[in-house]
Amino acid sequence: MPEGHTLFRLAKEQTELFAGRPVHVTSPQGRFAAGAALLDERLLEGVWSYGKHLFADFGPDTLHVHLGLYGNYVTGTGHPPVPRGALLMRWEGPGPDGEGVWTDLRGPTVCEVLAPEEVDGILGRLGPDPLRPRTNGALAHRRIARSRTAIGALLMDQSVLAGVGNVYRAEILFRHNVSPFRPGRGVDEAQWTGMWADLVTLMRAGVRLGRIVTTRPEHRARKRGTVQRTDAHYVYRRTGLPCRICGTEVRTEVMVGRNLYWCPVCQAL
DNA sequence: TAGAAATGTTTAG
DNA sequence: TAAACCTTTCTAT
Repeated sequence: MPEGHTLFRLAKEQTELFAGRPVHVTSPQGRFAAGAALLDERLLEGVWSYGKHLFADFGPDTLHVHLGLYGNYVTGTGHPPVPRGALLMRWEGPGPDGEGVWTDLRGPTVCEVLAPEEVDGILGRLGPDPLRPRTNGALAHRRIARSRTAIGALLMDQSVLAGVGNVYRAEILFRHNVSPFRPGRGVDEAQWTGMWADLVTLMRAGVRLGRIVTTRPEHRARKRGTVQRTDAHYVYRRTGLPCRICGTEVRTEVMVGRNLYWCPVCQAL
């Protein structure tokens, strides 16, 4: 689940449910016991995301969570379920209506309490996030334009661009007819401006829908109503299937340790 | 129903 | 480059 849109959504949800009130923080599994004890019953000011990172402000301390590949939150109202398995962290609060809300965190890569300067350190290593308001993609192009590295690799580099993962990488390249193997410096400013604007649109749609949908209605089997799972993407996870535009078989190859998908005709080098 | 693969990053070698 | 993290989703049987 977790590309930038997922974290943005979680931040909004957690702010609505828990912020402005004290939070009961526990670590049933025990591995986050010290951090939980530190934050327990403190006032949560707000939760925000940057790229794929999630930050919750508790006074001077900030809880930093990175879901990695497996991490997930499950949230509900009323009485929380009896803890089971590797439940790293649980939040319980009164909720906006006083009816009780809870959220369970399992399997994250990172769950730690940070001081302000440590938060700044993380932010300093991240490129612009298309989901953040008043953010300019030109900063990313500066890095891209002077790199010989393939654009398919640069898009996954969080210090170039924050929040884009394997699905958005494959889909944005397809939508702009750019080969993943083209060197960064072969992507001119006009082309990048278009890709950035498109990322903003697609990722905002991802926040709204709670999933990644990149196909235009005219390229789906079913043009109206809910988008079918099999219709949501142009190339991601469509190895061997015909390209929705030209019919050529979609190809796959590992690039920087991740499966890359592209149409060799629509995205010719 | 079981097994593989997965939207990601860090650490070890 | 590979392993670890250890949950969810997809696919094959």
